[in-house]
Amino acid sequence: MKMSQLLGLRFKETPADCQIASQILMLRGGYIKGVGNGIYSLFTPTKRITQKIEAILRDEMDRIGGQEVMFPVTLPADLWKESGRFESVGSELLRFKDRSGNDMILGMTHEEAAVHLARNTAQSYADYPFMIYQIQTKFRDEPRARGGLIRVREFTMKDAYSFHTSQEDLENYYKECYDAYHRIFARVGIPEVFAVKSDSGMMGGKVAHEFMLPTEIGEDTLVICDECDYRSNMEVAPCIVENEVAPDAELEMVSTPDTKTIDELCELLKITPKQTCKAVLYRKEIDDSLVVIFIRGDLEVNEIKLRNYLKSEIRPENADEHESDITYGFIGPVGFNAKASIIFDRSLIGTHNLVTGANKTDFHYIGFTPERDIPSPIDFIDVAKTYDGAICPICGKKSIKTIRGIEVGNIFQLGTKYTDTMNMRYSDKNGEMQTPIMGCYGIGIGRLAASVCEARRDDYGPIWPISIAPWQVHICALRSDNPLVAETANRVYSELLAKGVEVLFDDRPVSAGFMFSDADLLGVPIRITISPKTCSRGVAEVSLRDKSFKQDMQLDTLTDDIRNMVDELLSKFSHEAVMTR
RNA sequence: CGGGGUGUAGCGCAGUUUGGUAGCGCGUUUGGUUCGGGACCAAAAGGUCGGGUGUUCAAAUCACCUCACCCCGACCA
Repeated sequence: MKMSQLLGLRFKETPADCQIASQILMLRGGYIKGVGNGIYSLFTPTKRITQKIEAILRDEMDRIGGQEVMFPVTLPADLWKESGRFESVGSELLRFKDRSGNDMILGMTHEEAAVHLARNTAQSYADYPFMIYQIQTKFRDEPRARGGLIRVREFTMKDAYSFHTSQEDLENYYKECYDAYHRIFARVGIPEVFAVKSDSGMMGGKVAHEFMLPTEIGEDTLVICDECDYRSNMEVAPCIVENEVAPDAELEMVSTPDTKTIDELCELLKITPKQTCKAVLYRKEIDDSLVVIFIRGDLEVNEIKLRNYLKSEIRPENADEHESDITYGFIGPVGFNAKASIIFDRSLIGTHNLVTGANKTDFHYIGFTPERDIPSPIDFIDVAKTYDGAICPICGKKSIKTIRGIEVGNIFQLGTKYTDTMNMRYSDKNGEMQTPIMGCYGIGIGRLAASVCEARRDDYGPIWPISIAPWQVHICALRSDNPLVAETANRVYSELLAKGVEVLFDDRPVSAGFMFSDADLLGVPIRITISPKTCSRGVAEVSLRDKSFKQDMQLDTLTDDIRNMVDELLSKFSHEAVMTR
């Protein structure tokens, strides 16, 4: 490809309204162009990057026995009505009617389509297990797209669906896929991606993992242990606290006028939030009933854990629908008798001598010891958000850290949620009808490309790993009006092409600075600079975009040397290379 | 859906407070001089000021309505 023909504007001004480095660089480098909110066109460099990512995905999926298929983007709503998701999924699912007035949807994930394809096809236990996957467009009507390709409404995704005849078989395959995912991320150049346990959300099922690239701009909060391998999404991480041993004291009501918040209470009584027990109020969406959570005063409620425990969507108690029998600002577990479900968080286990509301305006109790002062045995539930310094649920040390990450892939053990509701059955060895068990496995390709850019860049542009770089070699011909430079550069270009190297050749008559800046923005790993100076010495300057190498190389052996260099760099990203890590 | 912000040339922005000829930088085109980190000189092209309604002798500027985009939150595979 000659640069003079490459469509795309590269510029040095940071576009307005951009916060994230990968978004800025991909706009400045002529990679993407916004078409609408969360909808982008891709220029050639991006298309070449995503094609390479897709090739790696196909390779790894095929190696674990996957077979590539293709589902439609547009699906009749009937399929989603079968699974129940036409109703249960919110407005992220784009619904519309066709000319006959039939309900249609744009696929945002393809469990239903996968079951549709496989049911009545795999009818015998002998047909199992199998995995089908596709690489295709998804549309999700995000409430809020952001960050360039990081979070969009329309995107290309690799989604895979496996079908099994036993939970054990699913778990074994799930592990194979888990390992394949690690290889995929290593091969696209971000081996630091790690898996965390996650909430399964609308997908259903029990076990789920997300693959996370740690980065400040990530949308997810991750919980990791400094001392062991424990890693989890904040959404599902248990919160285990160590309570200081405090001497028991008599339960006593004290006057605390106008102290409705924990901060005011601590100020008045000269205590810390840890020494209090606060009440947090939610409403269940199912029946609009009130839920009161008693939790140690310094902690917050993890709404996802609460939602999963209550098996209902929840919303924070709205200030304007207060119940008359609740003393807002002074709620406490002792003598609380309003109509509500009561939950004690695990953070209160073994606590002594706390301050808590007295259910009487302007009064609190001091000396509250839950297990002594609550008459009936307490069933402690884990609904708190964990925090830096909490106790690791695996190794038991106070070594929990929270960091941010981008979710670059996810895997779910779905169970029979879809096969059951959509009536997919097979005959087992005894001729009995059984319901297959499913797993599903997704990777968003545009997001992955943007994530690599986020993780592999400098101030001047992306530094694409050669495994996914849009081109392998970038020739900068300085002073291409010089006949010797033009002749040399053209010869190197065509020789490299003949040797199967992917080359971008900057043949434009522009200044050196301009050319180098564009090259930095395109992030091609190997750069060959040819100028009157180098030609006169019979060499070309060869450098790596990551600045780890820079050397003059003889022109007469240049193209062979470059071919070898490309092969050597590529080999580090092969399946075999990452298997041995 | 809630809060905030922005819409003016391809891109980045000024002009709006106080209504009065549509501006700047970059980019683009042409000519010339330069030439290893976004060169210089000269000339030129390029605008329904997001859209609509209204106020006014006069609207980018004021009022009302509307649309789009961005940021924070809620939500989210």
